[in-house]
Amino acid sequence: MRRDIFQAIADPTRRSILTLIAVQAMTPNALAEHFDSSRQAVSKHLKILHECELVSQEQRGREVYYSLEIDKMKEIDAWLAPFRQIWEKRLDQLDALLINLKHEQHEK
Amino acid sequence: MRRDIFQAIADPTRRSILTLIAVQAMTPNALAEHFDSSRQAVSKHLKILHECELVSQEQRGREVYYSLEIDKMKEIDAWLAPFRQIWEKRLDQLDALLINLKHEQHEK
DNA sequence: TAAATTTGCAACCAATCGGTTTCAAATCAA
DNA sequence: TTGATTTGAAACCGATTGGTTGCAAATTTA
Repeated sequence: MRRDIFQAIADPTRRSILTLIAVQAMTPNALAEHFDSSRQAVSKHLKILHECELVSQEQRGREVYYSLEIDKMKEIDAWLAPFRQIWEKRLDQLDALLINLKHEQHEK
Repeated sequence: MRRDIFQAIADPTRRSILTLIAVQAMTPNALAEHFDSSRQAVSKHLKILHECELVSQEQRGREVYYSLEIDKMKEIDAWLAPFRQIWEKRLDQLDALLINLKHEQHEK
């Protein structure tokens, strides 16, 4: 199965799971309470998130605690970086424009 | 059709399209040359990207130039922001740890 | 030990996805 | 005007998705 992080975060339930476990590790049962779908559905989402290493498991008795692998999230940030440069550049250009405008007003 | 940016960037071809038109506006034909799939397939990807406002169109004669809507990309960044805080915080904690270690060594 | 709880897996299903081919409309060039 | 080019839409297709139910294994509790 071809899994990548972008496909993983495409689903809104999976994005919510990531947000929830960012605060603290949770079990599938505890997570399922936050959604309308069944525990098994949540379990399948967790499997996908685990396959692309966005979450890690810790077995504790018969319970399994899932926590966020924050380093993997950085890969999304890395893809976004060049685009961020574009809007930051445009912001810089706007700044330059405003400074120019100020100068012009000063010269009046 | 339920379109959102996260579903839009889930497909690798669509991510490539965004990267290509970030440099300069391009027509569907020009874009299609960069991929193995047909022009019509690329056109369908462009339709999806347009539906969720990640790209804009500019008709010029019989050609249509597609360009990136950089502001929409910020929405991905906005979703990522709280997670970024987590890894920056952890980096801060590591910094603090290293500073502590330095102090200890100094006291020796 | 027996019953209850927690979890993951398999089988199934309707809907969606990404691709194709075909076709029609609009614009440009000869 | 006629033919070529560019584009988008429609119909179709196999694969994938996200959901369900049922079941089995492992662990905890009574």
